[in-house]
Amino acid sequence: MRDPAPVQDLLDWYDRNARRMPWRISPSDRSAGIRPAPYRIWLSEVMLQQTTVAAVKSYYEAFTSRWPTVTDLAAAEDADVMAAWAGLGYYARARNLLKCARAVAEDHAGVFPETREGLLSLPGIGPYTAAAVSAIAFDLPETVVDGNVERVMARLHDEHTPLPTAKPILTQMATALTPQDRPGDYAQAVMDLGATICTPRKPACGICPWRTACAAWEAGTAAELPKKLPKKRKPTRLGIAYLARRVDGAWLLERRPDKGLLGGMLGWPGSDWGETPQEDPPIRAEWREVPAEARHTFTHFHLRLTVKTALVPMDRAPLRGTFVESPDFSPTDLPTVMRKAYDLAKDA
DNA sequence: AACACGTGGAT
DNA sequence: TATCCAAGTGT
Repeated sequence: MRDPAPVQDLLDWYDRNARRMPWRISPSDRSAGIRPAPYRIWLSEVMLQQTTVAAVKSYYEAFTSRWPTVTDLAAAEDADVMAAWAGLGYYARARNLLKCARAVAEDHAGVFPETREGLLSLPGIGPYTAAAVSAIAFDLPETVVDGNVERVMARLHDEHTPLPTAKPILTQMATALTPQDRPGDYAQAVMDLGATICTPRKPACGICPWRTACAAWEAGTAAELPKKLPKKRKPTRLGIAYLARRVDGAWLLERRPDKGLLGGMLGWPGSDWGETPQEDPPIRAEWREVPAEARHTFTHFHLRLTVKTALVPMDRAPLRGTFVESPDFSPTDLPTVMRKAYDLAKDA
């Protein structure tokens, strides 16, 4: 039997190599026993779900500047939060972020529950985020299992069972390693290891603090783990977006329903997205087709969006949507696919 | 259990 | 250009 992975070696490595991030407190504060605010850890962890650190940074700064506490966020307007989240993707996160903030404000006196179970009961907090907040904000010995941890465990144990089947096995391996001492630093250390050394491609095994404990290193299989089941290929859907500009410069926009794709976000009125989209203009006008399509790829399909524009008089009422006056409209409030359509229309 | 749910960067 | 991938959750 191989020696267990040397947890202390990883913590030592982390003390020397911890990445600086806006939501992390300074090493000196940390060694003084100061903990980060649960609100900030929760916010950062929700933003980091399936999202890169680089993409999150500016959004995190904007949110914490504008809404410094969970109570502030709970009091925000839905539209303001959705606009601030625009471009970050997975918009259910923003809807659940608000639900969660309001639940904490109203049901918990503005204080986050300090147990994994309590956190798990809140909207948008699943097994990963509950463990991450417990460990990082409260220094509780909970086990975080994200994509990094899965990869590190698969390699450490040379586990060839493909994901997602392997998930319970990898979770068990991770749980067995979680220390009682400094569990918060340990959680971040494993994830940093996965993000910087035990990377998906070309892992830097030569400088890995766990190399000598790693079964995949010994077997020469690190780069091919974890195994994953093959993905289905994405179909292509077609659609039409209608960008109506009133003569005073106002744009015709529509709030999308809360459920489903881009739920709760602002967008251009349009057809359904499918095999053969039907014409469905939101206002009577002379529509002109922009001579290029907006192409966008979602998680599970490609979209080719035909963009149509029209100039309409002041007294014409729309069938759907609401005119937003020019000073109140910012394309940065739109999800990316809608901003692409705008970019094509504005100089057409 | 399997699928829906965004985006941008790297290769 | 195509594919993969990133600190997952809800249904």
